Amino acid sequence: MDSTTSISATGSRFERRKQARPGELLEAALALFVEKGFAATRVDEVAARAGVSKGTLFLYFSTKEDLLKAVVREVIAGRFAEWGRELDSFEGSTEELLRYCMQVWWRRVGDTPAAGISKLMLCEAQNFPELSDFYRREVIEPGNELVGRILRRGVERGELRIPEMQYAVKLVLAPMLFLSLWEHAGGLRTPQPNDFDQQRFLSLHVEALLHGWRATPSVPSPAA
Amino acid sequence: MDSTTSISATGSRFERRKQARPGELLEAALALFVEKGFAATRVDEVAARAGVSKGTLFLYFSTKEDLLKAVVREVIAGRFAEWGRELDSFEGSTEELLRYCMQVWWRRVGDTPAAGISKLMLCEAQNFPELSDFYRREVIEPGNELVGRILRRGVERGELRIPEMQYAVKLVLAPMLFLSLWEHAGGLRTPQPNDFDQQRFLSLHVEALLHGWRATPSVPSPAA
Amino acid sequence: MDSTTSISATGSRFERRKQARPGELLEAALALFVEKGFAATRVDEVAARAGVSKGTLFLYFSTKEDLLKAVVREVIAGRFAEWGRELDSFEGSTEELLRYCMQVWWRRVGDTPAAGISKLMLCEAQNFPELSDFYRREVIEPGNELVGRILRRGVERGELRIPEMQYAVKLVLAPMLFLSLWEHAGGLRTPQPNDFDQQRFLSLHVEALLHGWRATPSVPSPAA
Amino acid sequence: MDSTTSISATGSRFERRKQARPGELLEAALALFVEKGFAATRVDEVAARAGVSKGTLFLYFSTKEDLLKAVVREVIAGRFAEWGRELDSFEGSTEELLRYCMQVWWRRVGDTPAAGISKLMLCEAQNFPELSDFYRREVIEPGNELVGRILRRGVERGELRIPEMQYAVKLVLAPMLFLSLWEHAGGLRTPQPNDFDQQRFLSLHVEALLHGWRATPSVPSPAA
DNA sequence: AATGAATGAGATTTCATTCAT
DNA sequence: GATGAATGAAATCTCATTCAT
Repeated sequence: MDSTTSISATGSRFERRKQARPGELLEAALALFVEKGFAATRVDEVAARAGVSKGTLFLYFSTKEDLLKAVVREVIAGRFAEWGRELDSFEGSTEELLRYCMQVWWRRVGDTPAAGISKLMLCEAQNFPELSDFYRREVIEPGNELVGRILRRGVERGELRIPEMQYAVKLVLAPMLFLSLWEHAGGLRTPQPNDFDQQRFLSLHVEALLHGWRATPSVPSPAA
Repeated sequence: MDSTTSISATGSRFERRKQARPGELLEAALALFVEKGFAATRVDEVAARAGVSKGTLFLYFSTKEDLLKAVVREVIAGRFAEWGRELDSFEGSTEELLRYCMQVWWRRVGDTPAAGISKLMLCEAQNFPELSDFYRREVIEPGNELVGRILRRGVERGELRIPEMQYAVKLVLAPMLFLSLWEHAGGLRTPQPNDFDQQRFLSLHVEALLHGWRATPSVPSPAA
Repeated sequence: MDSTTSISATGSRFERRKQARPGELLEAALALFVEKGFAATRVDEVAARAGVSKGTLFLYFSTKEDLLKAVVREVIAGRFAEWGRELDSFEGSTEELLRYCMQVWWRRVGDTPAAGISKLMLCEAQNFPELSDFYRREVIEPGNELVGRILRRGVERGELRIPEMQYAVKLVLAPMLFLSLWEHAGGLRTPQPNDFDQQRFLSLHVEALLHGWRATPSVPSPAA
Repeated sequence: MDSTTSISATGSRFERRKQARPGELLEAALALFVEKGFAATRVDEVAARAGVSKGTLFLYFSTKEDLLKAVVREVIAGRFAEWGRELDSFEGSTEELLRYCMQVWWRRVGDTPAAGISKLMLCEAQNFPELSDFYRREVIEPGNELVGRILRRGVERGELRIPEMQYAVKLVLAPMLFLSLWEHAGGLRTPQPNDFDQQRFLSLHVEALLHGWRATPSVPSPAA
């Protein structure tokens, strides 16, 4: 019932590298869970991919579900703290901040196996309520909050005019979720050649939103 | 040991029309697959929810996977033919058409258990390539095509100016997918009270996009 | 538990033809049991081949096992009585009688689907002790007895000299069983062209045995 | 609930040599398949008889059918190579060789659980064509070939005169098959006390055949 | 700490048998 | 009598988990 995944009990996430086992297992599990889904991934496979025996896996994670939790926690860990700091220290206009955030997100998350976690959580949420709660608390709500802060910054600085903040936040996030899922949708993706540039997609979306949110649309966009 | 729902007040358990069985099973399967995912749903549960025994299910669907296929096909069947006709006979402006389509989609699909199919397919795509192909052919590509036709209509009638159609189509669809998934995300959804109106969300999104696509930004938009 | 197969309760086996159902079912069952074995034959198949529904089959035979019993009984019924009479009225030498019996057996049994019953019984004997007892009493023991009578006839008439009767009987029967089984051995039979003549095989065998049994072998074989 | 055979007196259930498992399972499967037939034997039974759990069986044999194949192969493995060599190095007359082979066969096969395989194959041939092919190639055809070689040896050395070799081979084999089957015919065997000596049966049969095949019946055999 | 053989609960699927019509 | 939809016990096979070494 209770997990054994408190790897970070004594030290930082760098200390853990000393005994690389858990890390390799988490990596393997992440890849396989994302690739095949939780139910369709056998623990033997995870162990094999990590180069250890099945028994060893259970030395570190008492349960397959426990392994999933650890994977999710690992991928998530401390991401938002970091981003929060970056946001606070950003100097430019809010428009620029928003664009910047999107591009950074794409490089650090969207274009990363970590994005598969979003899909994984979406698929497994019903089956693991406890884990869902964790993910909501640690990812979804902070994510919403982060975007909310950015938008409020724009409003407070007189740059943006956003009447219904609740919708605005989701309008910003929707295309990000879209990309996260689409990149891991396997056989569903129509074989787009390579003329689809995700960053461009995000840019176009942001620009469309900003179009309607600019406080003084007359004196156009930023700079001059 | 214990028998099924005792509807035997007036008659036997044969009273229910036999032809209805497959439908009832599909309905039960749809609900459970959407609620718990394919792997986590046991066929006994589906049968029980449909008020029949496990064996009966296999009378109509030779395999659990077969049942999934049938569910997907059932929900999809002929949806796009209908919509194509509506689109062709629409008289108003393309802006109006786009708004209309979104609202109609929400009422006929998004706000319906059928929307859960999108999520289901997203989750199970890897495991059932054949089914994925079907869904892509029958839903995703026609969906893209439909939106593409609407946008091209606007361009051809001189109402819209859309330079990069490939992105435009996905910009339109992203929030719809977002809603479909979000409504079935279970424990991931932060318990929004009732102040979130999905139709409003879709409207805001469409307006933002149209803002940038209107052919005669003469008066408004940025610069001059 | 108890069987319902006493078709011959009131009348002869000809009366039964009036309602042909049971007969058609028995015929179908014989063919399928012989072709695929008891366990691998589904009752649906039997019913289908007989042109009736599964339910109907159970109207006549309370159990699949019961059906098997009826098939065996049907094929066996009264065969030995008939043969016993033929034997008693045979006029020629015992050598001729033996040859005659073999040829007749081949035409009436060996070359008939009924021969498949031997194989069937051999295969299913362990699983149905009661049926085995029946078959032993009704077929094997009478068969041994019949051959025994023939051989004893030869001894008594001074035609044959057979020291160990118990072995002699089985020596006569072995090639008959061999043929019965071989003809129904499916994929085991090496695809002999058509240069194997079962009657010749039986003849050669009988002659070999007679060779050693003739009381006055000097005055060679028959005719002259 | 209840655990397996409590051999835990001295040690654990791991004490048994792990390599022995497949062998023990094959032994158990052979016994049960021969005793009850393939279809009527449940894999749990096999496992139980081998002193392991159901799951363990599937660790070594991926399928029940696979287990059957392995049993057949195991029993067959390399038997004919050995015999071929013996035959080549035999020094005596062909008569003696034939008698010798029969007796050896009885001791090494006929009077062994391995003889049950013949019956098993006969019964299951229809259901497992691939396995039938194997058995035909590995047992039936080599067996025929072996007997053929013996008989041809006699002919070539001027000891025997055999006009129709195809029948001759089968005449030799028929009583062997007869015994193989009869010994495993369960309830079909009339409870012969112990006055039936299989070796004697085989001898009598061989002598009868040789009677007719001897090249120089001039002096010996019947009459004088 | 690491292994991997062993386990057994649980899931899907089959099919003889029942029974309302 | 005949039907065929419905049943549910039973069988195979999977795989997370355990544990002696």
